[in-house]
Amino acid sequence: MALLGEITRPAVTLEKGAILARQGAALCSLFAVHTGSLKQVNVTDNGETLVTALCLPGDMVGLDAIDKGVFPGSLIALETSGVCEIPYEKLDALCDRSREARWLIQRCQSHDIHDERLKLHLLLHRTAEARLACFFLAISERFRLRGYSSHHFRLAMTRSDIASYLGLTPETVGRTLVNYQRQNVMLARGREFRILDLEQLKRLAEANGRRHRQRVSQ
Amino acid sequence: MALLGEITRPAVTLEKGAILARQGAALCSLFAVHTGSLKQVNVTDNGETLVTALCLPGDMVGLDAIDKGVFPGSLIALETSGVCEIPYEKLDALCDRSREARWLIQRCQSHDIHDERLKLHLLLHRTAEARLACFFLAISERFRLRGYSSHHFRLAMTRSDIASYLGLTPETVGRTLVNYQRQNVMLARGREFRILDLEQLKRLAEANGRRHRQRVSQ
DNA sequence: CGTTACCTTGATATATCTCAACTCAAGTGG
DNA sequence: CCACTTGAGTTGAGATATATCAAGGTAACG
Repeated sequence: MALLGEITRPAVTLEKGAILARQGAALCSLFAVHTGSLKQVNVTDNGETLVTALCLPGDMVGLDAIDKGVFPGSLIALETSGVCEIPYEKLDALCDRSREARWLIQRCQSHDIHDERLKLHLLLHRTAEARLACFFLAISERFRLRGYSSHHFRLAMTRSDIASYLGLTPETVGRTLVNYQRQNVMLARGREFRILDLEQLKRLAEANGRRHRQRVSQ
Repeated sequence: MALLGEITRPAVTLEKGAILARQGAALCSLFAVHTGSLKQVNVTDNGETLVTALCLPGDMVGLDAIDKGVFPGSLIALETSGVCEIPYEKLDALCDRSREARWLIQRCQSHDIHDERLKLHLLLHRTAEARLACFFLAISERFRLRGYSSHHFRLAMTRSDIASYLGLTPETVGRTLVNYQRQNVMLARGREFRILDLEQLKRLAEANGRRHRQRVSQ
């Protein structure tokens, strides 16, 4: 960890909307988000634009670029953000010398694989109400782990970004949020969010409103 | 690669339904699928059962277990299958000695992160018809890369497994398949599948029937 | 030959997408 | 300082994909 600090360059500041890496650009460095937030945007072959990741402080960015040596999506700052650059060459050399560094990277990657898999498969089976609940619970937990408030936070994403990330439309996201407000579960004004009833939010996230039969063998 | 062969144990045969690793079991070995196929099944905290991965010949299995040192889902043979065991300790030691081995593992992991992310986010936005088309295209491509027929194959999964994997119901999977048949795109009898019109299948996979507005900023 | 698991088909209900109009806030330039 | 523009968010009404429930069919298997 200390070694990692040695090869990390001082934090860079990105203005809102700045592009940290363009889709298809060669991987030169990984990044660690220090402050602010980024989104990863993928443009598919047939021209769709998808938000595939949200990067918050503490996150390691670019692990998905190692395979092909090329960033699979564009990284765009959602607000003024600070990121640390970790030159990939140096990181690789470090992994040569230190098995701890290697383990750290491997575990980060392994974590991401599992996390994406489970979360997204869960979302596939969920209603809009439950998807959003899952989303905010995950965000809340990430903020908590980083020492920020877990029940009151600002998300720089637009409703459209959230919708794209969750596979919904902006309208549905909006409507679901006002439902939460009516039920006194969450407060959403603009991009400020406040969780009022965490337990109820958890219940909503797990309630697979429809889709509740257990048909999978074994 | 040759070194990897040295530490790999001879292939083991699994009977249909056999459990290669149980969810929560400690990670001792990774596996490489040689013949047959496995599914990964996750039981969530609230008792849902999800099929989160399909493992075909050539796939590396267990990369998602490295993080916590524990398998995040059960690995179940869908048919009589042959797998090679790769003791994790030895693999780790090998990574110490050979940067090529380390790169191989890192690239496998990186590939999985990106693949899951993109494919699942795509699915989130797709109708049942397109989800199944994506699914079969991906399978077909995987078989092709391994030297099997890309337009005619057997999938040992049940409709329920497929449904769970794609976030649909078995009924919808079935109905969609008969639609494909009516359109002469695919033939599905039992677990034998034949792709009749690859181009049309690609078109179906990309056609996001609904959900076709571009609302994401940037 | 009966049992079991899987698959199919049909009718109905509902979640959510789609389209369109409107509000609101922020920023711009005259 | 005020009209104008622009992008985001909201709300409503209607269309539709797909879940749900239920019943019948098929195929493997002991």
